[in-house]
Amino acid sequence: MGLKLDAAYFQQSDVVALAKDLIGKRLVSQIGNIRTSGLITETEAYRGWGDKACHAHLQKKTQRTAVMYQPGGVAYVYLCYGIHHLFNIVTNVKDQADAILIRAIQPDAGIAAMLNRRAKKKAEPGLAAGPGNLTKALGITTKYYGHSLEGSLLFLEDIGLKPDVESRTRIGIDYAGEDALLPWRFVWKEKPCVSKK
DNA sequence: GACAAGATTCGCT
DNA sequence: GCGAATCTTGTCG
Repeated sequence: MGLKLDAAYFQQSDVVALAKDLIGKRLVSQIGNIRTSGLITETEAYRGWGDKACHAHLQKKTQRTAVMYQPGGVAYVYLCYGIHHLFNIVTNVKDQADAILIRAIQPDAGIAAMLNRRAKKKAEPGLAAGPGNLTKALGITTKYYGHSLEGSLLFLEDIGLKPDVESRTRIGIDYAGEDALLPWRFVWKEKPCVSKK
């Protein structure tokens, strides 16, 4: 078992550094009485201030982004393309709309449940790789929008790993113009990563 | 109240 | 490599 990350950890002010630090942490979900978990292998940072790719940029406050203004340590889950749930971790203090998108994990517990949720039979590298696949494997839905990461259903653990991290440009946000070029995506070296593009 | 677009994925050409 | 699937959210009338 690792050390559970608390709100103080998520309330650090540098969301980019935090996104990098999350690589190698363990993401645990205890949903439907099934415990599934995996090590985070890819993240992306989104900053509320000065980042056009963020849903809450320029202090834009809507029903969907409201939770991003909460103090760090809660989940921001939303539906994309009407099909995929995307899981983010809200960071920084109140009114700083920063968040980190978890793009991929390497499953390490509850793999059978993940296979079941994804309707697959054999374990494969892409089981929980990709923001949409990841939430499906872990059973995360919009039901967990605004859910605290200090609870027992959904949380993160530091298991003492210090992986080699590589920074890349973000993906799938071409509409953000020049901000799409920021090197705010972080991947775990020598792990199979997510990007298809 | 209607319409366009999206932090994606999968299947087919 | 390209396009469909699919529905919530935000913007406009």
